[in-house]
Amino acid sequence: MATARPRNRSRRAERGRAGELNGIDQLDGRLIALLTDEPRIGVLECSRRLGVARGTVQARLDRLAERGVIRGFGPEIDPSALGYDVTAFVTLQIRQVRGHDPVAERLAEIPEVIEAHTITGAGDMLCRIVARSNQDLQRVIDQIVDVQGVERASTTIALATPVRQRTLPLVRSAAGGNLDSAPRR
Amino acid sequence: MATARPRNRSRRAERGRAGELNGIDQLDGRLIALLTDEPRIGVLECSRRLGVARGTVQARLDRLAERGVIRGFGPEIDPSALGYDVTAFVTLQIRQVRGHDPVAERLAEIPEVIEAHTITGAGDMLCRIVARSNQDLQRVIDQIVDVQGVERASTTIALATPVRQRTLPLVRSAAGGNLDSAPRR
DNA sequence: GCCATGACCGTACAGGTTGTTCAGTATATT
DNA sequence: AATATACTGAACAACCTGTACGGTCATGGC
Repeated sequence: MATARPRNRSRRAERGRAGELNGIDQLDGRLIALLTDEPRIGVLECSRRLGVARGTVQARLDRLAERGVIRGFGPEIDPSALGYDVTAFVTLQIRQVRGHDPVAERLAEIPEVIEAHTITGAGDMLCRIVARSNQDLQRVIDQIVDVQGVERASTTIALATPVRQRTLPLVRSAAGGNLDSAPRR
Repeated sequence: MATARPRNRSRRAERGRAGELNGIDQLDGRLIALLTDEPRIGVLECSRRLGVARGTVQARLDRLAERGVIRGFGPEIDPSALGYDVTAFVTLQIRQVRGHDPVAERLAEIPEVIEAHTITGAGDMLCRIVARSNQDLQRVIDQIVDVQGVERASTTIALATPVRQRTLPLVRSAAGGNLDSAPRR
C-alpha cells in the first residue's frame, strides 16, 4: 500500500515560478481551514488529518508564515468578555495641517481605539472603538476629540455583528474551492 | 529558596465571588501579553517566563478560554498577502421590510465581506470588505448592491492603517497596569 | 533525451512538552 | 477553627517537535 496515493499532478505548474507571490493551493487552504477551527492541534495531527507527511505540513506552515499569509497565532481576545460591550465606529475630520500621523499616534495611545484607518471620502479617518457602556463611550469619544488636530468626530454604534471578522471564505476562494477536511486516514 | 517568592496578597478579593465576571488580574494580563507576542511558546515556557508553576498557567488559560476572554488561537490571515490589497468600508441602506437578517445572510455568502455590523445613525449596516484592486472592488460592491433588500451602498476606501486591529492595550487596562515580562527566573 | 531542481514521502532519533495526578501550603471566607 | 480555593513542586507515561536522511517523482533547462 506504499504508492497507492496519487501525487498531486501539476503542483509545480501552479506554484513553481509564476504565481508564487499570491499562490495558495488547496493544501494550504485546507491546512488553514483546519487550524482555524482546531487551532491547538499540532503539526503531526495536521499531517494525519490532511493525509500528508509531517514534513510537508511543517514546510507549508513555514512558507505561509514567511510569505506573511499567516501573520501569527496570537490569542483572540473578546473585548466584550472583558466588559467592553459597546463597539462603535468614529469618523474623524482632521485639521489638514500636518497630516494624519501625529493624530494616529495620539489615537494609538487610547486603549479603547481598537483600530484606525485613514480613508477616502467625507471623513479623514475611521476608528473602531470599544467602551464599557454608552456612558463610557462618551468618555472615550471625548478623549478622541481632545486629540490635537481632530476637528470633528461622528460616531456610529454597532448594534449587532451578524458577520464577525473572518478570513476563511477568502482563503477558500483564494485556494480555489472546497477545503473540507481530510481525504482519509 | 523555596518560599522566597511572596504570594499575591489579595487575589481572592479581586476574583473570589464578586468581580468574577470581568475580572482579569495582572497574571492573566501578563499571560495574554506574552502569548500575543510569542504565540508559539508552550505552557511550560509560559510558566518559566511568568515565574509561576505550570499548572497555574494551564488553569489560567483554561479559565480564560472558558470565560470567553480568549476566543481562540486561530491563525491570523493577512488578506493583502493573498492579493486582497484593497480594504473598504461600505455603509448600507436597507429597505426596512424584513429587517437586517436576510440581508446579513446574503452578505455572509460573499467571501470578500470580512465583517458586517448593524449600526445606528445614517446607515443601517456597515461592512468591511476587501478586494484585489479598485476594479475588483467595483465587482464586490456590485455583488453587495445586488443583495435583495439593499437600497444603497456608499463606499469608503481605507488608504492606510496606522492602528492595526489590537486588543492588548485593552487587556492591559483591564488588568490594571503594566504587563511587562517576567519577574525573574 | 538527460540532469538539476524542488516538493514530497517515510523513517529515525534525541530532547522537550503535554496531560494528569498528588500532596503540601497559604489565603480568604464562613 | 474549619473549609474552599489557588498555587507550588514533583512525578509519570505518552506524545510531539526539531532535525536529518535517503528515496521518489514531475518540471524545466541543457
